[in-house]
Amino acid sequence: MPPLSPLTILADPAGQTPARGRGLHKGQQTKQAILEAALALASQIGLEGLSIGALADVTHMSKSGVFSHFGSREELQISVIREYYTRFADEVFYPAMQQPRGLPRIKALFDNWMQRVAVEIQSGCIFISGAVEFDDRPGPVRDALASSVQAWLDALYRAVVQAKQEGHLLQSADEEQMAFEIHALILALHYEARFLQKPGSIGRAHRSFNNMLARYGQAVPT
Amino acid sequence: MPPLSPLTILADPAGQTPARGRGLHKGQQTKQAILEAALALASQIGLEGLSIGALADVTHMSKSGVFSHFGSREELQISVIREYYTRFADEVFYPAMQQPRGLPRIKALFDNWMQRVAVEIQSGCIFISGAVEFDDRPGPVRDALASSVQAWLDALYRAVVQAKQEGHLLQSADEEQMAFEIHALILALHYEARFLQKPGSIGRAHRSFNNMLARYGQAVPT
DNA sequence: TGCAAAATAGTACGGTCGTTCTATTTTTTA
DNA sequence: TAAAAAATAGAACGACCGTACTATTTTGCA
Repeated sequence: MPPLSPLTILADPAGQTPARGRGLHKGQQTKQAILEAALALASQIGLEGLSIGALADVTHMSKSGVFSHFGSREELQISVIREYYTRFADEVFYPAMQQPRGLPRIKALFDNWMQRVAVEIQSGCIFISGAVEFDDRPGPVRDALASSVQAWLDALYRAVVQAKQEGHLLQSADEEQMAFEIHALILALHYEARFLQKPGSIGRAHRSFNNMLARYGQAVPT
Repeated sequence: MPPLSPLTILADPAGQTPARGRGLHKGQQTKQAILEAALALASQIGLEGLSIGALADVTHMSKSGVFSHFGSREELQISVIREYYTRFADEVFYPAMQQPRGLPRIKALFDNWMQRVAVEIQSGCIFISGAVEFDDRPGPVRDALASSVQAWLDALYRAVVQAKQEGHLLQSADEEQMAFEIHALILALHYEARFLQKPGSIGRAHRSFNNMLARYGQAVPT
């Protein structure tokens, strides 16, 4: 994991490392296996649909065996959110940070995001399903979810601001507006492709993004 | 209700009218009351969260009393979808059809839609929450939901096509693209306002729409 | 007004849920 | 290798779910 970044927000509070030495204790590695299964299950049927019984079946364990690793369903859900967030950052955010500030980085962020969403058209996205499930259900799960999404959207916004600072965008370009519209494209893609199963959605989202760049972008001399 | 329109897709299969005469039979009017409560409940906590027990509490009836009106939970959910769809059409679609074809009608469709979403930031939207809940859960509920949404999006698309035919849009304007982007704005507004509780979202969506019109629209001579 | 029919209530059943408590097994460590 | 600790299993709980079945009440009509 990269050393430090604004995306590092959700720390595992327990901060447990295996007492000492290298290899994970047995418990930790089955916990990781459970988490893996939980992530897949929650992506498909949502954080609310995530049941300990179903998880026990999938992992070939007893209900109490699964349960004891988390102590509560809520803690399990939060663990899943943290895991999802970490993978999202590793897959979308950090690779894009290799690109130079400005338009290249924005493009990389969007491309990586799109690539992930393209997969999630089949598997589902926790940031989207979770948003609906915890719309008006206050509590720690909602908090974990909202702060994760917000951290990512903030990173996207910062990339847009930097692009304008670098002179890659028109002076008239509104950074908040642009970030909002990028997010909008992703949401619409997910909706139309996953729920409505409308073909060509990925191309449509890409085209909208390119048009957006042409609209906000500073014409490059050459 | 308006006589006929492409929006008229989901007919109540039973087609029940009160045996004869004017007033609704007792059963019909309590069914309507239940449906009202179910609509509110489903908007808030989703179609999946809709439970007959909770509905019985709210309506001060017995579980079986509520149940007998629908025969199954699925039928109840479908009834809610139909009811929601009808109201959506009455509130958003039909009033906008009063406007002349072309840009005025598109603007009216969007404005009415926005007005409704502004309320749904508090109450929730079944078309959005339902999409997530029934992403990959085939069956009659999903079908009812998807065909309702599709009927509305088709209507929106037709309005865009007409606008181009009327010469209100640039020749280069892609109708599918424009409809996609309008839908995207609404989804992002709902996400950012209802889940993230980000202030100013309504203004942001409106601004994006105006920019979109300026981009796709044919400059009007005068 | 009385009778049939419709509407509503009451009860019970099987199922799943998260969680608790107590055994048992496995792993780690001294 | 034996004892301590951790991990897992098993059984039981109360709660809620949708649904079926049987009373009971209310309604509408002749």
